[in-house]
Amino acid sequence: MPKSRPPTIADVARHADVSIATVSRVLNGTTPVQADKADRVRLAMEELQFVPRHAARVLASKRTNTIGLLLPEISGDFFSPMLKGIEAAAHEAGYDLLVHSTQQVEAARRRLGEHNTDGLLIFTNSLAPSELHRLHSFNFPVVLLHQTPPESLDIPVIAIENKDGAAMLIDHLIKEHGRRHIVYLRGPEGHEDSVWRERGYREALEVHNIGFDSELIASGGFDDEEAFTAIQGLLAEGIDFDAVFAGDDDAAIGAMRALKMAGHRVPQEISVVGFDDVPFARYLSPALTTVRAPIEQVGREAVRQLTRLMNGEHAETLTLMRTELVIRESCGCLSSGTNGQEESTRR
Amino acid sequence: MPKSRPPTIADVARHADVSIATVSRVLNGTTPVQADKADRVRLAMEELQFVPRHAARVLASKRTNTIGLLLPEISGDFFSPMLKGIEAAAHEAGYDLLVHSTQQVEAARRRLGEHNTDGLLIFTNSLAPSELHRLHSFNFPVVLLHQTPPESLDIPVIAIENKDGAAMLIDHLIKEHGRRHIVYLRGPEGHEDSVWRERGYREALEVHNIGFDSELIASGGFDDEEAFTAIQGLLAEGIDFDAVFAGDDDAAIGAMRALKMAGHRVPQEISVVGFDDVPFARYLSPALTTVRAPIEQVGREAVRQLTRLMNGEHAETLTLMRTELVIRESCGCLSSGTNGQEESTRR
DNA sequence: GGAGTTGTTGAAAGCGTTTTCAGAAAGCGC
DNA sequence: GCGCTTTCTGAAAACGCTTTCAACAACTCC
Repeated sequence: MPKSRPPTIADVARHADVSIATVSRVLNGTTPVQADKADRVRLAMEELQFVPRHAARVLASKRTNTIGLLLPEISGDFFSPMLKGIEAAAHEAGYDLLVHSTQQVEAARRRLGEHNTDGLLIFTNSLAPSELHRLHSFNFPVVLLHQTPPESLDIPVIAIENKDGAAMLIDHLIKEHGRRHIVYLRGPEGHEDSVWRERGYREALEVHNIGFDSELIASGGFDDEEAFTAIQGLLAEGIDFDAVFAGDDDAAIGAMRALKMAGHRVPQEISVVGFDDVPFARYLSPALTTVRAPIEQVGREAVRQLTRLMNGEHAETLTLMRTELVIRESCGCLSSGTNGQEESTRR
Repeated sequence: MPKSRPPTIADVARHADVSIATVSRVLNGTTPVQADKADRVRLAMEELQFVPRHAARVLASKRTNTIGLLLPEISGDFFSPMLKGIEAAAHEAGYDLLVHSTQQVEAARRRLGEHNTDGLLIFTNSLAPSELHRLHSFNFPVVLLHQTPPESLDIPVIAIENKDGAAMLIDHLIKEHGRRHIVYLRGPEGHEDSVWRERGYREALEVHNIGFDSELIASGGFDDEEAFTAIQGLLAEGIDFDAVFAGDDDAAIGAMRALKMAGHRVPQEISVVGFDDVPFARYLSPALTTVRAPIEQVGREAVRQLTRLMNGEHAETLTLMRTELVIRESCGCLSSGTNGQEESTRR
């Protein structure tokens, strides 16, 4: 009882009557140790309530066993499932997770960059390209989420199949509901997801021999309000359309509101579809037809690729996660009771 | 160019022609350093792209500058804003954030417990009481979120004003809408929030001299489906009621569905109110009247109390964050356009 | 002009692990 | 039995910082 300091590996060694090297070995399982000694060590650790100092291990071994997650901001329906996937996969792989919402890159770099982390997960553009270059220049493990690297640096990317998803949606509107004048509400300027969704939109039109009409493109900003305004604008201009692909679910809400307010019936007169399948999509009335992205899987996959990199293996340059059509009511498909049952098509 | 190893404090010292102690001092600002030397040091750090090894600092200083967050699972509308508050406050206070969703307590303890973290934030019951005792026994800084400590250990707690919020809601239903037979759907067994909400419910009834009727209490599990079933049950039994306090917003959705399916009009015949004000509450039809909890603030406050503890100061034993009534349509108040404008009463 | 002060500095002792290295013990083939 | 591996083990050297300690210089005050 005399000493009050928390036990160190040396205390354990003394207690078990072995060297500290041996204790370290049973702790890490790096080298076989005689069974009886190993047992003594384990017992001693138990009795002394020994908890190894992480910092000391890192310093000595030069491996931090930690991965850093850098994101622009914590919010929205995207964030929670993605973090869930990342957290789970990271811990399964034996890594701890350091989370940094990037405001001051400098601070983040100091703590999350090289030396202090074994690898970095970077969501959208939360890190300056120059930093990306720097890290890449000495092969620091980095994986990008929902963002392609600048200037074709070969940094692995995980993203979702925006193009396919959008094409499925548009295809459905055309084939099942005979829509031909479909509005597309773009997301924020420079948003990669938006660009790909638009590409899917165009390709689907082409497949069905429907000409692209720039009058049908407006800016929805992936945002409720902005989409609301955009649709009001289109209506005011007297543009003729029979469906709206809102870019994402938030914008779909705004679009629906604007249409209803103007006295148009959704989906009888005009179909509205979103993208993302956020939790409340099913609770809208009419329930929203949209595309579901496997966000949690994106997180897991990102960690998987990152661990590869950290192990010196080769990682996939681009991983596109499949998206899935979620058909509800807002496209014009029939509601199946108030329960909002849904049909979904894999692709 | 000869050496390829990343620069250490020694390299910086050599480069700036000072001792490593001096470099350390300008790095930490612990002791004044002559201006010209300090400049040389800063210049050297810049030129060498020096990034201090976190582990070495921790080992030498015995302060990890890291706080750990332990939670049962990452999900739901609760999580995202709370983490946002925690993350922001932690970094503002100069701490890093280690996130652990607790599956195996053992692993979590090893990495998050004493020595490896300066303090711990614990959400609901993600840590065994015995561990709590252990940590408390040597004064390890811990703050609990939405959970009161076992056996009156004096561990600081941050929670929201469930009772007041519920009482405001019930009061509103009675005073503004003349409801007198109000159902309460309990949350999961043993859920503290649920217990307090029920207490608020009862007190509000009492204030208005309405007797408590146990027939009006059912189990909603804070869950869509379970609430749906519960309301169907009440209807089947022929219980008479004119309002439902669903316990939380998820349950409110289920309750509304069940009522509509049975042909009851909400809110004309029966009012429905929730709790939490999750993002989609405003998009339901009718838009949900509920109570908003300042979740992000809870996170910030938790960090604030924890930093106090870590600085050896005294922390508030119990912090109850104010809740706020959010009146929309589902209680019977008039809709103000499709826009879902809302009125809110502070308390 | 001497005795305190005050301000700044470097040397060196840790901090608690992992890992290298060489040695001891044990097993093996003949 | 005698060399040779193979296993296991401990001593000791890192790992890269912070912090204590003593020293030095420059002031300040009588």
